[in-house]
Amino acid sequence: MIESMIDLLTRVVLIMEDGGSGKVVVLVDMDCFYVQVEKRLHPELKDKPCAIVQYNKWQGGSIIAVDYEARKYGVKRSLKGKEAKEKCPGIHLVQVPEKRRKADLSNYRKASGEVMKVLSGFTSVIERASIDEAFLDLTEPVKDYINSNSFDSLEFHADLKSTHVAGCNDDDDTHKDDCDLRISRGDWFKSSCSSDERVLIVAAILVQRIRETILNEVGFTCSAGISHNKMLAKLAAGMHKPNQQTILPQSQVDVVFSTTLLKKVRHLGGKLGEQVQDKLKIECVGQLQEYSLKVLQEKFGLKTGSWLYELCRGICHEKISNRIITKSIGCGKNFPGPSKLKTAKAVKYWLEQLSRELVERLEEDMTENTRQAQSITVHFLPEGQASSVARTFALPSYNTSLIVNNSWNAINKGHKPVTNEESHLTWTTGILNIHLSAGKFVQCGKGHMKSLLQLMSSDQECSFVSASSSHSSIITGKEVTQMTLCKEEREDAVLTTTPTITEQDQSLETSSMNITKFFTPIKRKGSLETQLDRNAKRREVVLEEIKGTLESDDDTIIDNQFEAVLCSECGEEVLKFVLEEHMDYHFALSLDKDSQIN
DNA sequence: CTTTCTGACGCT
DNA sequence: TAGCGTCAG
Repeated sequence: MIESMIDLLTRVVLIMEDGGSGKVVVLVDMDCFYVQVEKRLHPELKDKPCAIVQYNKWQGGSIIAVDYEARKYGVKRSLKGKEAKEKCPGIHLVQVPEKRRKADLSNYRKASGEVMKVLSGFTSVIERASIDEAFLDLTEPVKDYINSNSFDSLEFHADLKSTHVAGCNDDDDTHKDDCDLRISRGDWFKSSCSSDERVLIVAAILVQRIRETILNEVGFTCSAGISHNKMLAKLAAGMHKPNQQTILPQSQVDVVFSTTLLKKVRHLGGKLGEQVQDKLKIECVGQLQEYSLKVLQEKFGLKTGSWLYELCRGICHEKISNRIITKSIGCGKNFPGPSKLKTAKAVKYWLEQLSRELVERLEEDMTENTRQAQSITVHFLPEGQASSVARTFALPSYNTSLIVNNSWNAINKGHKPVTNEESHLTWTTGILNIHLSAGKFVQCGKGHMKSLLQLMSSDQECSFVSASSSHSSIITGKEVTQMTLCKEEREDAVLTTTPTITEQDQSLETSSMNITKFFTPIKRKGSLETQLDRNAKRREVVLEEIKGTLESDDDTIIDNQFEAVLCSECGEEVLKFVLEEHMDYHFALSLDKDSQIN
């Protein structure tokens, strides 16, 4: 009973020509994006078969992008450079830039940002779906366009040669003519087109302009799918590439789906798609229509079942989020087989490299997007384990050593060494992958926070502030004096890059909060002895030194000196009285780092 | 002896 | 929520 009612309701919705969404959704997909970025950089490569490889020592590196010329020879992603050369001897293999001995994709991220910026000029609703794809909601722009243009004078003569309508077989000249005719004839708009198709044709005109603008302003071609929801737009975009666009009207859904393989549909390219295929013994999306909602839900669960039920009818409710910047920033590296990390030293080295890249990118992100990540997750894959382990920790400031140490602690915890002797620290099983990811972004305060946080987050300038002898007093009650000093120092530094003095003047309270954050007092609940357990040996030595140095045996002074703070540089507990020395160490380290060539 | 390196999101 | 799993390119 309920089942048949739902079926009935769904059929009612389907009477509406656009599947009920009432929206115009476009997917813009850059053509072999990394290749285009490299060709823009090296124009001599234009018109030559080309692929992008990461690394090249082993088998000529891994291919991560292939242009359409090289695809003709069977070159594809995931082949090795060597294999590509065999299939296409004339291919040009461009290596991804390397920094700190790892692949550096920042060129492509920057180019992606250029594209997103252009897209922002056309509609306010854009979802960055990946580095080279974005969904656009063109519903409003299309309405505006229709309202501000008479249909008769509409750009029917607009060059829509690169526009296709899904369901028309381009290899079949008759059908192709039909499609082109409908688009190019002036009267089609009034008579021979459903309202659904009209808005999509108008959208196609806009998308044509968008694509031209991308080409003119940033020099990249792209393909696009034009439909009523994300699923259809994505499917359509893949139908004609490169440098073309495809309309997929609701009226063509059944025709198209009757031959569209399940795995070609978004979210069905993996295990679920295979399950559906196996359980129902079907190959194409359209065949799903033969199953009732009830059956689909019994076989695949309530949510997935109803999702499939609607999906095969061209309906998809996935929301378009309005976001053109990422929610997380991460970097990682594989250490396969022979290169697996077997020593603490090796792990620490790579944590250092990854952390440095991450901090560099986080700082750029803060400048561009006035936001700050609040947490880091470290993923690592121990040899022999099926899946990687993830551990998350707080990120109070953008600081390489803090990330390295917290990550190291996380890895070391679940991964015991064979021997305790540091220099011979060796694991029975190696580490095959490490990944660092920063997330939980919060917006920086209005205006003044930005420059302040920029200053505070910089490794070098951070050392400049905290390497002074004033830091421990922040905890002991000299905040005002010390903060004033810090503030003056900051202004000296900030003014060289930030001319707005007024913003700095507002920042006393804020800066107090942030600088205090640098050294977080550790909550104590146990005795002195229990507090010493972690670094007992080192601290016992320290204790003897203090007792020898101090004239009195006043325990309170000693206790006070044993109050610890969390060093913002390395995340470790540091006793107050060695804090100065400790920060000098970091300062020296930062100078040393700066003198190194990356 | 090896698809790399990303990123989003769902499930529990 | 944190951590794991899936999907995509």
